[in-house]
Amino acid sequence: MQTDSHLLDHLNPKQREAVEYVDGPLLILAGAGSGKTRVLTHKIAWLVSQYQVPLYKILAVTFTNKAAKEMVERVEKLVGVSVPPRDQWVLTFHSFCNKILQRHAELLGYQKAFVIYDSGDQLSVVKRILNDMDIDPKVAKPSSVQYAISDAKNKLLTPHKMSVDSTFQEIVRNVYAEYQDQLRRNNAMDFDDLMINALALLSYHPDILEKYQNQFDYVLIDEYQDINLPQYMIAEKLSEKHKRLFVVGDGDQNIYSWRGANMQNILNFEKDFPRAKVILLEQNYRSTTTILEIANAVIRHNKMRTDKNLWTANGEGEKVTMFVASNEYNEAEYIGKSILAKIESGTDANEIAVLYRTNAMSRVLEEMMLQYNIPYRVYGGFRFYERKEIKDILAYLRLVFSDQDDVALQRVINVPTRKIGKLTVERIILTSQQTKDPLMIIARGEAPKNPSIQGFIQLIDGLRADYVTNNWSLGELIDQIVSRSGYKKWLKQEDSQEAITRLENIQELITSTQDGDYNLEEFLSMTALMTQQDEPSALEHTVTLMTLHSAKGLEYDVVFLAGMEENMLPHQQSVDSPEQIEEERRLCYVGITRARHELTISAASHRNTYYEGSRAQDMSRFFFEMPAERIKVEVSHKAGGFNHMVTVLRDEGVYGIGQATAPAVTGWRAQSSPRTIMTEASNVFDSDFSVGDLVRSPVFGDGVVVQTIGHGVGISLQIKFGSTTKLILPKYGKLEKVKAS
DNA sequence: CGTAATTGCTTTTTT
DNA sequence: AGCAATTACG
Repeated sequence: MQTDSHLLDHLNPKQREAVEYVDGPLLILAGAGSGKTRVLTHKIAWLVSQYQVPLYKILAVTFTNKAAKEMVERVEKLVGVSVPPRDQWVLTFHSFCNKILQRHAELLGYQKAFVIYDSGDQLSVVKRILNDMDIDPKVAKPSSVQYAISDAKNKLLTPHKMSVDSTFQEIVRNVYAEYQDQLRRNNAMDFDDLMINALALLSYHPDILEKYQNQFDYVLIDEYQDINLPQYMIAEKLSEKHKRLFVVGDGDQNIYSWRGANMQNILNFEKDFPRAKVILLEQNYRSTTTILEIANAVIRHNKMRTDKNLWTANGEGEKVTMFVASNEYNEAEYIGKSILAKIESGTDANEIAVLYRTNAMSRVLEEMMLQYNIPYRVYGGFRFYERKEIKDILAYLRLVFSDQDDVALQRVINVPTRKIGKLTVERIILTSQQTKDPLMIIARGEAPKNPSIQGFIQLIDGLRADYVTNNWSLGELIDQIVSRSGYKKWLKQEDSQEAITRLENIQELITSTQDGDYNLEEFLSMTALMTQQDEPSALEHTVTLMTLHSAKGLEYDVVFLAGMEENMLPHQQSVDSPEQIEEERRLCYVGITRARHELTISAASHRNTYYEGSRAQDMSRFFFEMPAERIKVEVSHKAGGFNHMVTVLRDEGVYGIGQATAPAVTGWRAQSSPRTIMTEASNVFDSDFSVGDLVRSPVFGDGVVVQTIGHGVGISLQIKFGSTTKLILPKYGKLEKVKAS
């Protein structure tokens, strides 16, 4: 404990304890912004310098490749040596599994060079199978089936072990079985397979397990709360022998349970790993007191959690702003203007983020960014590697790489069009189903009879041969693909802005092959395993737009949290159970805690949805969980009298509306929910009352309609009786129209 | 048999 | 708005 003690100088006592403890299982419960990455990097550096552990003996699993890369860099800086890639075992779970599977795939009956199917590929396989089984997509939605298969896999259930108590599940089971077969035949693994197969490798091959157990003296896992069953079992197996499993996580940030992440892992750590040490990091270095208080107040409403109380020595900071907008455009406008003002007063655009629940919400925000000339970029949504043209080119690469990739073949056999129509492809598929040979093989057989197919086969075979003999770089290969396949010509003659962008994207793909020293196989798995945060960033000084999920692990000086409404956050499809609500609350918590100095939340009283049109919104229940004295409410001047929520805010000077009950402790005053009123109202009122109508209520007598709230079947009425104005509830009885305006 | 234009349906979150 | 199914046309 001498030479490197300076390594620990910048750590607080708890962090220091977490770094120094190396004797057994360790759980670090790290609240948001409590210096978790710092602890992890220092821990690795500590092991290297204090115990002379070579880096290849430390396995560190992170959430994104970007985090892994950063961690390697920071460790290298702390330790002062650089580590060759093959000795680096700081990576994501998926990359780790991929790395070991690349070495041992044959043991599991795969060929050495397997390909990885991403969710898009997965979906096409599922669709294909449903189609072949003659199942109506309305009975079993492909995406639901895909989800159900993934769910089963994450529970380590094989098709015949699945419980089947509905026709849907029966379909899922059959599709699942066929799906696995097909992936096998294609020598392909999906994301779940990477986990399951890695686990199988360690479970059924004790010699391999031992090899890795001996290699990894220390196993570190970040974001432990988001680990699923296979991942948990992999971690357990690897550390079984030496028991030096160090995990870092925050139960309050578990936001992936829909993907199989099981919070029980973190709650049960001490049970699962006897003699485990638990260290709580509660000091936050990121946010202001105000922001933290709000975050704490919200998350306290969750029942399923280990209580902790984040605190900070940072100052009070500004109040959080709650902006009440009239609709999503008004909301975006406010955010846009605020961002402009921030940038003008010297804030770096890099330090500003706009967060939202669903990708669909980005569109309006983007429009506004363009309008205000704010440089921005959207994380996720259209992921770079999921763009059509990129996936097309990658499919060509996959075909050059392997004859067995059916999904890739189906994707590009007629892109650009080369007179190979649907029927021809169907015929090839049918033959392949009989012979169980890959499509490419069947196509080869058909080639002499069909010049179009012949052309396609020659294209692929020619590329493959020339790639080898000319020793092309990946960039050259892609360049050849684009020109020989006619893809370039096809886009060029289209002559649209979109086509130009696509060509640029392809160019960017070529550029991206230059930064790593990848061979074809590595490049393909790299692109498949890319996370959203890893994408190439073209521009500096840009505002970031992204979903709450993507925002995990990131932090910004200035954060906007849009769509603080019921049905958005919590999302309408996640309100069926208390567990779902709690997860949505954690999502809200993650959003709040991204902010260092300034946080602005916003809600729109009306929002457009594709299927319902403009819809009256309620303020999110999470808003009412925030302490009123920490929040400054601003109401849009555009929010006119049509908007019930805003009316009440103005006229009565209270903040809360939209919830029947708001916790008294937070200081909000509650009003009855306009949503409830409207739903009930629709049963009572005709929907064609309009402003100025004279109406008669059995309780209040005659009055004049002041405003209609909502529209269509969801209409409700505010009525002026003499000098008092009331919102008419159904329980007051049926209204009768006396005279139209 | 293949392609282009038109209509219809759908959207939570992601490795 | 973006993709699949359907229709019209060569």
